[in-house]
Amino acid sequence: MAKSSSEKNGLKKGPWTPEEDQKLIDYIQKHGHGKWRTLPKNAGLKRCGKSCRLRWANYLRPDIKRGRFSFEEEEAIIQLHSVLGNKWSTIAANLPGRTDNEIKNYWNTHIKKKLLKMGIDPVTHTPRLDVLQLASILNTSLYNLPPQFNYPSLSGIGRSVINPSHMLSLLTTLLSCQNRNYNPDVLNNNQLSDSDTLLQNQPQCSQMQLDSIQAFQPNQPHVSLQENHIAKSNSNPLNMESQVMKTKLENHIIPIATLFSHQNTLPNLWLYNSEGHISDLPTMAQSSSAMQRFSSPKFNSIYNNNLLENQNLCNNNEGAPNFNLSSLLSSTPSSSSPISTLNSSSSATFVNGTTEDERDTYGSNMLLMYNISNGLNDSGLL
DNA sequence: AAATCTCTCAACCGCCGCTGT
DNA sequence: GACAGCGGCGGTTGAGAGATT
Repeated sequence: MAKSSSEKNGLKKGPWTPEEDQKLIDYIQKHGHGKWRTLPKNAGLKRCGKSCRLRWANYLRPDIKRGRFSFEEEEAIIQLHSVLGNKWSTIAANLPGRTDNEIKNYWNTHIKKKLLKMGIDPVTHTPRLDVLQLASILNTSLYNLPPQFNYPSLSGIGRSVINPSHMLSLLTTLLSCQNRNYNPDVLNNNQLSDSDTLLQNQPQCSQMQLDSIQAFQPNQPHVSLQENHIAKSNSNPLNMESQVMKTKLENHIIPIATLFSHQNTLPNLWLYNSEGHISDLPTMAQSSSAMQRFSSPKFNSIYNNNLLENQNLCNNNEGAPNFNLSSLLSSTPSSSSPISTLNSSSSATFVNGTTEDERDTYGSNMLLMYNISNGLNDSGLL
């Protein structure tokens, strides 16, 4: 009769029992570890040496820290991963009490998802290309809309294509379209709720915006601005603007969304300020806080301790991302580093799908790192 | 309450690099 | 230089727990 798969070659596999753990601990306390190949036999264990080593290294070692990862640990993992890639053992060497296996698991089950949700590629630590492409295509497409779809610039000079907050709204709506396998009926009834929620958090529309919005209404007879003003006073401007958004979505955005239907996800990325209002992108940029970690003394220390090894890794380009270590090592941020251009004044919190407790500050900084806000003029418009 | 789905993480597997012969 | 043995690493798996339907 064949032995079960967990006992081939007379060696046990699978979960360790408390008795086995005790045997291993007793032996290593007495004789120390090493010579893993012969250790199990000497310790009276029916396990392979590899299994013993892993059990000791990942679970039984006395200096192992248990419990949830702290905020600082999580930030350290993200930073180290951005420099080292999947060098879990090297990352673990910088996190006392944590094992490479534990960090790897935490990365795969928590951090990776969080970064993806924020539209950041967890491999490259850059904004996902599909998101940037989508933003670019959206902007181009919207810029080429018929004139009645364009917002007037708040400054009154030139024209702007879309309110930046609305751009975020559209991106999220697209995400919803993708996730729900877009159905126009569903959109009509449900999808706009995102936009409406957004709009309710917006400051009141300017007079010029309201005029334009009213003028944009499809299938409506042209009305004079005076008539328009009277009409506006009797209607909800937010609903009117939603109509514009709805029309844009139906006629121009959804076809674009279908182009991306093969993609998995897009970021659900809202940034609210302390009053609970969605921030304009320039405000978002100014509110970055987490990137200061890159120049903190604590992380300078970590990086200094591993400078030579890491630099070799990067220089040899052995799987490590191409990264300017000198910018990380500088305690005084240099102007050439994208990271160093961040400041850290106000507090901003990502919501929508995440909680404050999740401490998602990475995304806002990424927006600035890649100059997403550069496409905005002083009015915060594209 | 039961069934199903999702998530977590300990453990395994295969590969690689180092060292000794 | 070729080979074998070993330790270490990173990717993957699957059982169990918890959440959801």
